[in-house]
Amino acid sequence: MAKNIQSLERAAAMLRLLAGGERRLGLSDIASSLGLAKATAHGILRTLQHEGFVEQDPGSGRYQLGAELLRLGTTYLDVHELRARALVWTDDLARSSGEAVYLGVLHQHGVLIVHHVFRPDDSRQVLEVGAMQPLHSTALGKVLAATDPVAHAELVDAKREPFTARTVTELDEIERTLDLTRAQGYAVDNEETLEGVAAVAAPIYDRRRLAVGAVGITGAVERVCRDGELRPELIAAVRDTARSVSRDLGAKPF
Amino acid sequence: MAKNIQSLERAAAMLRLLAGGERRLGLSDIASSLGLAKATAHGILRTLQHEGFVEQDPGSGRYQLGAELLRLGTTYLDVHELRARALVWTDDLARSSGEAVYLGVLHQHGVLIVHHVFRPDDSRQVLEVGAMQPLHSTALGKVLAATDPVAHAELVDAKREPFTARTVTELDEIERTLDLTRAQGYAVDNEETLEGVAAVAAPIYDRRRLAVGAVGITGAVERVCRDGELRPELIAAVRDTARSVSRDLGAKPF
DNA sequence: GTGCTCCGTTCGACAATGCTAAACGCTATC
DNA sequence: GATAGCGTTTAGCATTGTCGAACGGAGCAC
Repeated sequence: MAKNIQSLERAAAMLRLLAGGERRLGLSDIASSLGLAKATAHGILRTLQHEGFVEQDPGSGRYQLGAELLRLGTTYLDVHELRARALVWTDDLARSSGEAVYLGVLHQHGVLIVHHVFRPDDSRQVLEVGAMQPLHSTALGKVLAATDPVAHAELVDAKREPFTARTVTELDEIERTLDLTRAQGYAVDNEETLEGVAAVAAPIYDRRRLAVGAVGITGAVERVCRDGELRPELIAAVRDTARSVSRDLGAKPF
Repeated sequence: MAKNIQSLERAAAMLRLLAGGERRLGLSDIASSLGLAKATAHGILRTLQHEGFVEQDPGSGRYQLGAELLRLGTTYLDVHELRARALVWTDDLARSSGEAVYLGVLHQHGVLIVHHVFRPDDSRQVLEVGAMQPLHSTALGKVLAATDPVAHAELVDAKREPFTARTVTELDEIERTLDLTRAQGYAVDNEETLEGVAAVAAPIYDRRRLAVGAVGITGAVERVCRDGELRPELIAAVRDTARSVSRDLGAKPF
């Protein structure tokens, strides 16, 4: 396979570094973190700044992510076919289930949330579009890993963090869970990612029957579970929504 | 001044092209649009795809914006200091005014919305974070142009489109409006951008008294105007919010 | 079914660019 | 006042990015 362009790879690494923990980084920190000469790092930053991908704080001279990323990220959402097709169905699912709805796709080592409908009540909620979720513990992640070989490989290679006492991290047990997900057509997260929170998700297919994403709901276990299991009517609603979106994407019903 | 890195400039141009009208573009279209050889464009796209900034549709071979842009764009928002400081105040403003609240910063030739609080009612609303607004007709834009010389230069250089019959496009008249904005500390958009919609915005300053953004409210003229003018209590509320955010950013009150 | 056009992709030669050591001016610290 | 380390700039050079040519494949017209 042909090589990639080195300066583009370095620029991408720089943007990811700036997206890490620290809000702003100095040029020397960036250079040393990436093993580059200061002049090299400076040339890349100067170009990224000119294009709006990076901004420099005039006072301290440090660099941070730039506004052009927000603009392009928003455009990514605007033209995202799966999301566009799912918009109506996910509003309906939030209304009928009374819970928060999420739409996720595989991105790098996890699930990227591309749509989020707030739980239809008056509580204060935070929009999670753009957030990443793990593959091994979340309902969305298990669905993607069960239906998409690339996602499966990412899950296998990843470090599986035990977020709660109920998080499954053993690969054998996870594989059995994925087999069950394939058989029953949905996955469940019963306090594996957050204590007190449960979720259910189902896969969305395109016209070639390839999995392209997953839709799910999330809520407090007191509301979404009964006798320690996800409420069947919620599972049915999520699967109905997934089928509807799949049909809109051209997938033939079996 | 030193030159920027050509391949990074080309990559940025490619991403902006993909963010334009068409959802997906073919390699040959991209190459000819940017005046590049196909092999050159292909090398850049291959690298952008590897880094997640671009995705290729397996069926048609065409290219579109990638998910990494959403992730980085969201991180830009998460670490944006102005937005972080403004979050609480803008929620209060939406409640007290009963209207939608926007927070904008200068980006390229316009106003980039970095925060948007929905009007506190049950109507269906679309999140506009990431959207661009023009400088010449919007309240946010006029505030930025009145307080930030860079924004002012962008407004002067830009093509001033008449969105409604009330849009002011003559530079002399706009300069008088900006003088008024500086004098009174706020700007108004009375059906200049959208018919039936009015807005008011005020500037936000940092600790060096530099304008770093603007906050405003937008609503139907029937609600936000009285006798053809913006309601004074709404103007006062917006200006109070702008002062509060400015103080949080370290600006001393005069 | 055949021929044609144009697609995205690959390869290798080469010239232009990106890389970087060194030096600079500036600021903060001691 | 001296020092350290910051971001920035310059010039030389080696490596990389560019691109012409060719390829296999898909779609379309006849």
